[in-house]
Amino acid sequence: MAQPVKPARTSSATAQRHRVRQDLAAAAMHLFASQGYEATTVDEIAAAAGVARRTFFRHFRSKEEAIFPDHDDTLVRVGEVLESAEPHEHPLDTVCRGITEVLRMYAEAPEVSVERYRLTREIPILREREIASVARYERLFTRYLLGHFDESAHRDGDDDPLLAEVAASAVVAAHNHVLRRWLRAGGKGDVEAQLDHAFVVIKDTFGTGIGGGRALPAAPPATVSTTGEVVIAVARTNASPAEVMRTIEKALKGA
Amino acid sequence: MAQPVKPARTSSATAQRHRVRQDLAAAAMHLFASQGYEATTVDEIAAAAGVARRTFFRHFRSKEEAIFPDHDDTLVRVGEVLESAEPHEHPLDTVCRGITEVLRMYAEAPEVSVERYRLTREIPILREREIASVARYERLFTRYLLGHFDESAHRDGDDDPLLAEVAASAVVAAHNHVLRRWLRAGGKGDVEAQLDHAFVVIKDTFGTGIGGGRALPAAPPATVSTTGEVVIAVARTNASPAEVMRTIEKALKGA
DNA sequence: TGCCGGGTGGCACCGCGTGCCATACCGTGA
DNA sequence: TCACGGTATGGCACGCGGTGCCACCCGGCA
Repeated sequence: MAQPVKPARTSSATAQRHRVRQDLAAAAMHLFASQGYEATTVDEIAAAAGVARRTFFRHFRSKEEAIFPDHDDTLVRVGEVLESAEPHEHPLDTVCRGITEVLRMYAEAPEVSVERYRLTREIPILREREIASVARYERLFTRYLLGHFDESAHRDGDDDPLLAEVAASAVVAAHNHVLRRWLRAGGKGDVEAQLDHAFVVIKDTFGTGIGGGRALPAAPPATVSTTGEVVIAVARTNASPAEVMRTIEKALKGA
Repeated sequence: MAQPVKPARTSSATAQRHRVRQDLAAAAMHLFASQGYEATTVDEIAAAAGVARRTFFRHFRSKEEAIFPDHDDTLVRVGEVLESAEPHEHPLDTVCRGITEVLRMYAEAPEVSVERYRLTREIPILREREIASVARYERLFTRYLLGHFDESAHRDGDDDPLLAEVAASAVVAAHNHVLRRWLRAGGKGDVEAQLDHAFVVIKDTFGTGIGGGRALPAAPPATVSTTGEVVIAVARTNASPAEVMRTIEKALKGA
């Protein structure tokens, strides 16, 4: 593992660069886990990956970043998810799909995520680093909601920015909670389903606001007849127009 | 300002230590604002405050911390607010009083807060530092809510930890929003009243959940009909779903 | 007067992060 | 096949943040 890795013959230059980056990240994780974060120098990481110290900093801006090699790419992917959302989708649902993308990144390598979680709990610097990374997603969501709340039906006046920030924060908090619980459990189980369930719980609890989406109880929110007519009855009126719209849309799609 | 400050005669040793700390913080703020953060070395800060470089690190753990000298004390004070809360008070209200304590810290020195805000927007390291500081309050609130939700009347089963985290996050998000808006406005106006208003808005919007305390208004602003029900009939079904949506939306807005 | 403890100054040291330049490698075109 | 330009790398030096260590000063106390 600490040996310099010979280049694979089939790799191009950019693939080789990716390989070096992955080797560095793996070496860093291994050394941090085995001998501690502070006791590990960048020189050791570089040596373990078979490259020079200077090369390490060409791949990672700092020593801490070697533990979170995927946040930058994930942030871009989440941004693409938001940009490519269908115009009819409720902005909050879009944001939920966005944060799910983040969760998926963790879930793709459970053992690495669990070990990294152990480190971030012990080393304050790493903890702050991760908090800062998650805050970037939250800012992205807040900006997105800010730009899409006014397109939606509901109209809360000057409180939209506040609600956008609170909503983004709530979605991220749900993600954090589900993720950490999953990590504490050792990375076992379908974490993505757990996050969806958390969204349902939140929408059930706070749903009368801008949460939307949850089917109204007791009576199906929308019934579609086969006679060439559509009759939609919404029982609860204190739902926002946006929620009404979204519920109707779901029913239309199901028909 | 860069001169070594002579000790006041009436000050004890500990008061003198506080004075040195304040001088260092003031010198740091002044230098950061005048010549930039990265361009300012700890040696310069110490020299401007009339002490040795080593003394700087006896008062602040790092260079960044010199800009946020009050977060540690404030965190302790917020903890005391939570601990000394009356048992009858709703936990969420207690947490709101806690975050208000944080806001008050900023509001006590508006010009310093505004200048610091300008710096934190430009220097990523300082931004991350502040995010980490605020996250500490959020963690404190989450733990508090976790320990006090079961004492409350409502009972949501295993979802309490999730709701605690989301609620704490929402309160902090509201604080962040109000604070930043106030800072962008130059630190003018009654920011504490604005925060209280934000709490009202949030409780009105999400109030049916664990928001507690605040009674839901008879008809939320999003109310569509006065009968408590909305019935929408769309005659033609072979219209595209998008057209149906537009028609419904029009009807909702007209109501 | 001697002692004691906390704050300080000064020094040395480690390690992170960056700038700079020479070098090796790879793909491209003649 | 060779030359060439762009790119990743190695190696070196430097600045600076942060820490450990020791000597010093100074106020309190017997």
